[in-house]
Amino acid sequence: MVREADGPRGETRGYHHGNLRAALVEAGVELARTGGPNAVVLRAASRRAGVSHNAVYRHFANQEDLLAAVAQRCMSELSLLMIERMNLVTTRDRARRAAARLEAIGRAYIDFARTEQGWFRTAFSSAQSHAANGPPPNPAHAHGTSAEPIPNPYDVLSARLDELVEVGALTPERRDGAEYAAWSAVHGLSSLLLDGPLRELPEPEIERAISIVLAVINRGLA
Amino acid sequence: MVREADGPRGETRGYHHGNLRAALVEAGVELARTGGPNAVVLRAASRRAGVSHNAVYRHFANQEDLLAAVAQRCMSELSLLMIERMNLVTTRDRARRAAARLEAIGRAYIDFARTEQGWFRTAFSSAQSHAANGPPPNPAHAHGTSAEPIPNPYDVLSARLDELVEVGALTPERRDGAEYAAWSAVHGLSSLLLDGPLRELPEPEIERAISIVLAVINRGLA
DNA sequence: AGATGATGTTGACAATGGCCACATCCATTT
DNA sequence: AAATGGATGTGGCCATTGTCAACATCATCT
Repeated sequence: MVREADGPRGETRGYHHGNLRAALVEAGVELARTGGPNAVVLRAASRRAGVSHNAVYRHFANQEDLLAAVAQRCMSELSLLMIERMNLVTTRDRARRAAARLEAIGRAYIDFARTEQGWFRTAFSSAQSHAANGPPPNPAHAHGTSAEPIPNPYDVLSARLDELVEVGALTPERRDGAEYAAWSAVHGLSSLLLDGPLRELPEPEIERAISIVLAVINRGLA
Repeated sequence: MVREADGPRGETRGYHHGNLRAALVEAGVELARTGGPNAVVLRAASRRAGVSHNAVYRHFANQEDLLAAVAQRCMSELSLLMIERMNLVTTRDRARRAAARLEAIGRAYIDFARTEQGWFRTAFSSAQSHAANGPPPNPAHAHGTSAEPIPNPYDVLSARLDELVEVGALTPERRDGAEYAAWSAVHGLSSLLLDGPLRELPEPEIERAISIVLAVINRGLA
């Protein structure tokens, strides 16, 4: 009956999809974009992929497993924006450039959180969605998807801090563990702006908050 | 009026519960404690309250509304721990005491996040759990539960910063917006430790991270 | 006492995650 | 070339959940 249907492209497909896993993740990413992690629904994803709901189980152990794959994609999306923004910095002076790049990725992080709320929440939703009585994760499908070389936000930040040291703007002692502080501040502000009590802050005040946080971190590291 | 009813204890109750709203929130808080926001399930809460599932709708517009009430309680719980820890500080010197108190509430915040993960996640789960196509919130039941005077974490932090200024450890200029930085750092670290890539950090490294973050913030403010 | 509104209950429905058995297809062996 | 077996997709089924509508019970105010 299903003689020909189509994938995302027009390719005819019969009984087999040909690229279901990727298609499901893609569908999940779309769902996550507007609805966050809770919108990554097994059946909705399979519907979008034009496939029966049970087909999902051929590629993922369960809904959580699919969500994890989607989350990873969201995290990559964040990294990509950070790198993109970082590369826009054109400052010539080495020291200034290092500082500007750090600020760029920080702002990119927060921008991402604000403009892609669904993705941001999904990226950090790992085990958050579990009741207390669920069975342990089924390791049956241990698909070791060969990871593509997309850096994660931590690595991006780390490289910037290293650059600061090279340039002499950060002492090696202070460098140690600096990721924790920088990342925490930026991530925390993002979270508070989305789901915390800073949710209803007016736009100009938000800008002020961002600048303050970045400034304090900058001063705290230097 | 309320003849006698209620109580998780065995007091007789007839058709009416007598204190359902509070009982439901209490049940929700218990569910949230081990399972986080997604475990705050309407039917489970009503079951715990010993009541039919639809009784919930006499006190809350919908599941989201119940969750919001539970979240508020979780937030209060956080404030209470902060205050409790703050009051343990016995330092005599005014300046040192102000600093110690600030650190105390910071550590309390992180401790709370780590020991009460479910509550912490629930406290910051406001609108996180919504798909894109849901109907707007029904304002039918606008129970204005007269708020008890439980301060929220923001106020607690704010008071500490004010104290720092009084003591001369923080200049008025730096005081402005300092909440953003302090809160963001502490909240961010908490989040990253729970659901972020710092999830699997070994205990000693966690302690180090906490100390570093607090130190950087301290230095950044001063 | 009787009406009335607040509070709980029962029944129903659609959507979801998950399992089972079955269908279809591809590649490898024979 | 034919058969066979593993991988992939389908359909039916069930328990759980959120929500709605209709009905039941009760406390209180005339």
